[in-house]
Amino acid sequence: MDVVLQSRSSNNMAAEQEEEAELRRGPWTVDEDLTLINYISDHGEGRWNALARAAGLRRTGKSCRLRWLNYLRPDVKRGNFTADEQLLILDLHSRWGNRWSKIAQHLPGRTDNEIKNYWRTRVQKHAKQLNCDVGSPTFKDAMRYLWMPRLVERIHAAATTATGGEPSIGDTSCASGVTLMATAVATATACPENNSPASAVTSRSASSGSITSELCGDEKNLHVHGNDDKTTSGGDWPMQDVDQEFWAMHMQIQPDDGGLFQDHELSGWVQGFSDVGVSADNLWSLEDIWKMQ
DNA sequence: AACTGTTCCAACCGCCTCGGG
DNA sequence: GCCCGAGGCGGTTGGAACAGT
Repeated sequence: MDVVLQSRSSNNMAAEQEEEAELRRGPWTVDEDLTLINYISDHGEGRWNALARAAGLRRTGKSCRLRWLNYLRPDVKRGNFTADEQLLILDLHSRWGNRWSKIAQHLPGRTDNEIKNYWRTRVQKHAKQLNCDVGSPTFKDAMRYLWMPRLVERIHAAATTATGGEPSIGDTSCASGVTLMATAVATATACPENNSPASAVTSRSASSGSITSELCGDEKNLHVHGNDDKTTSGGDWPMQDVDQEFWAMHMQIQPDDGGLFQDHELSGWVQGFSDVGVSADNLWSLEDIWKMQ
């Protein structure tokens, strides 16, 4: 009996090892991609292990799922993150932390993997250069008071240029970017600990997708739908541009220059700010964002 | 042109949760 | 209640592409 069991066990192990050895790893080939796409278009997705076998792919189910979700899905959006998306990521990350899939749900066409990579390569790079942790109050302040407002500013400028007029809240021509961004910044600034009640509501017209965001609420209160209209959001902003703006702003800010950021305590991050002694509670409202514009 | 360092991202890994038996 | 497989998630890594010297 023991011999039989042992024999079966070793047979199973051998089969597993054989199967393991047959499994492919590493980059996907065009043929594999086509096989997966064709199979899913015929049979649908799900049951990934069975799918991988049935499709004749020598890949694990996990690998197939990942390839499909992160790369082959028809609605996957590629290329640089728009300023809209960047600020939304900053905002949502400030609420939820490294909940990438949750954040990705609010960025149509973007995958959790892509957002995660963005965060690690771009955002964490800034933190490293500042010699602080991304989770530190210093870096959060830098995001809230410098990076995010700057994104709003740039989006607004692009929208204004595109439409030749002063935007207003609810104005479809600029609402997708500016309103959302104002929302995001207002969220980050008005609710620094992410637990304050909602104080502002914004909306975006259906023509450019719709956003209804009740600030500082839980995820049930924030909905992002529809397309991502780059023409109304100011178009693609290569991250490098934003980085340059970020650092340009960083270098410009002085505590006594009468600038936009003078009333905020940045806890030692911007040279001289520690001397200002202003209260961190003195935060922006949505109205202030618009005054800023 | 050759080499080195850096950046970026696709893919993998391990862990966790959930549902069915 | 327990076990097991599938799916999902966040963290990490390998290597191609690019930039700088």
